Amino acid sequence: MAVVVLLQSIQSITPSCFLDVKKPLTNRDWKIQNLVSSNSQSSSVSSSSKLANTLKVFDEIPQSDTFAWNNIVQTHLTNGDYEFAMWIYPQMLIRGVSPDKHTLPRLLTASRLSDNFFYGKQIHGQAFKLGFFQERYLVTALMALYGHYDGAEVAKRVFEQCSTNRNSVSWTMLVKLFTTQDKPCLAIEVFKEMVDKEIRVDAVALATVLGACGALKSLREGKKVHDIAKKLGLDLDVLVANSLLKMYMDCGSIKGARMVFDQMRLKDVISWTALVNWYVKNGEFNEALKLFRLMNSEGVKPDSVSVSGILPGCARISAGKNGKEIHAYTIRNGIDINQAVQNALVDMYMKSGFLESASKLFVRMKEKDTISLTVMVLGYSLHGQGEVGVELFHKLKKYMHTETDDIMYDAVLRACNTARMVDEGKSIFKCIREPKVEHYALMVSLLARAGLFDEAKTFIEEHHFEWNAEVQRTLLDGCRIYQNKKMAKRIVERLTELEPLNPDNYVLLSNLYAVSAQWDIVQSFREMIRDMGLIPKRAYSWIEVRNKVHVFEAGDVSHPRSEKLYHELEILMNKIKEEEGYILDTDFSLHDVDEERECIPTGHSEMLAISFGLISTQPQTTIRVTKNLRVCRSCHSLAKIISKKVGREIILKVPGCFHHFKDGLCSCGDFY
DNA sequence: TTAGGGTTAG
Repeated sequence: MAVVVLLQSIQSITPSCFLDVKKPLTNRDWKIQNLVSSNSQSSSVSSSSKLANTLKVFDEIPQSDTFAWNNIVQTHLTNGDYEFAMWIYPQMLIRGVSPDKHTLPRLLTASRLSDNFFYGKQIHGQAFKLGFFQERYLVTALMALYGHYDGAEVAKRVFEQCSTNRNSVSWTMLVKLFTTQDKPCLAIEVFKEMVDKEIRVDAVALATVLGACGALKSLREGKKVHDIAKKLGLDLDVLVANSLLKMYMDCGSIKGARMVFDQMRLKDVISWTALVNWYVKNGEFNEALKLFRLMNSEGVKPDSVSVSGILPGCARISAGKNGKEIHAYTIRNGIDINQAVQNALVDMYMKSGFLESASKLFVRMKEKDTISLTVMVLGYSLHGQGEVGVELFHKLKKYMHTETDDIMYDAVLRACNTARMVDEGKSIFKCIREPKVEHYALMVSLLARAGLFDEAKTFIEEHHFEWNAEVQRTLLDGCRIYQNKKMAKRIVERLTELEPLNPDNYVLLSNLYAVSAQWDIVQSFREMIRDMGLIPKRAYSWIEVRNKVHVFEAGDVSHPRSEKLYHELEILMNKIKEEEGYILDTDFSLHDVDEERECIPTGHSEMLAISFGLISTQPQTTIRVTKNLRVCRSCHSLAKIISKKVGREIILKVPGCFHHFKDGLCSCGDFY
């Protein structure tokens, strides 16, 4: 009977579905189809012959050789075949083989890792019946099982019931369970008790409790553990040192982390990766890249984790060269097949402006998960193709076995925003079980960008976001697009109340008065901003030409080729004026950069970077420029005309969006 | 022959 129950509790795996196309394909259908189809290929291999062979092998093992059976279970456990490892046990029982103290802990682990609590409880019963329940390894496996399903307190009861066979491992297990279950204080308490009771503290115990200190963000507790590690002579142990590194970072002390890192005699790939990732996460991309290169030169080879960590940094700086170099590295070292690496590569290409490269990589991916899809939906949205993103989401999510999460919904709502798909956005929003502030903000943005200001206001009032800066700013963006100055003024005034130290709000407010030529008020705002010691953002644009990044400010004459650059721009402008009858747009209402308002549009940083691109690169090649602030209307119009006049595509990356200027048009449809 | 640990992608 026990065998039957055990067999029943092992679930079968259902094969994946295939995409079915019945109607003729449009161009966009074809594009989506290509993106989807590579995910729906499944390899269905007949297993009957394999099973027959396996059973034959089982029949040949002598009944007395439990050791051999344990090894088979262990092999499958190590390979991640948990279901198979569990299936072996009834096969043992059928053949009259007796399990020993080595068998059951492995099965408990398999049940936990395959998410089969019922099976685990059956094994617990078997252990009790066979008299193994006080065995050291079994107790630890039971703690892990019950700790996982019923919580750390239940694991603690299992631990307490076993008074004789506790050791460093079971104590550490308790510390770990409390940490992972958001109870770092209790985890630290357990560790202190462990020290008081003079249980042997080893490197793993130290690493585990340091995780608790980091989770608690308690530098005080972390330093105490650091002292214990020093006393035990374990502070330079690579596991302990890496855990110390992480603890200092989690507690916000990069100084402490650098100190540990610099003292380490042996740094492994984890030490380097941890530090590199800290710089990426804190926006210091150049420092991160510098360290990444240093890691290579010190002979430590980046692995899939290191690469996945540095790629978001490459995506954030304009030089796409670094990302491509790392892509080549992943191919050379065979880590380009790793899922996280592939997702990070697709994301890097999308965010570096290489939409085609990103799509090609995505199509080639054998497995696609929620992150892959999110990256693509967000990417299409960034490049002004929101409708492609929304369609891809609908078609591909059917084949995903995971639920749509918050970040995914965020990406889809952004895509709806770009495509101005109001009804679609509303229906997506209804699917979100517990919307976050950013989802509400995206809904307000969707309504405001469609000019539905009354509906946006009602939505804000219904959900009580009247005093939320993030939500109000999205409403303001809609006002900017529709030149709704009256509402914009009210919002900006509210924003300055909500965020008195944000200089951007005062610049916006000052610009609103500039529109109506109230220069005395404008002047007083400028003085106020200066007196408060606040620094408004300056506008910069940069372009990479022959592996060198060239940076421009508004009215910049510092570049060695400035003279040539301005001269060519003037010739081009005259041509455009003569042939196209173009008149410069000088309306700077709701424009947020002072220095640009004071300068003629052809002197704006993005125009200088574009002009430099035109004189420094081969005809017909794409010009890629990045700007730290959004593009003004006159530069946008000019860039469109230039793209047509010179027959080149110009890709301008601004925060949150890419403008692809081609043949006199822009991918954003002039809606920005 | 077995357990507890440090770095990753939207």
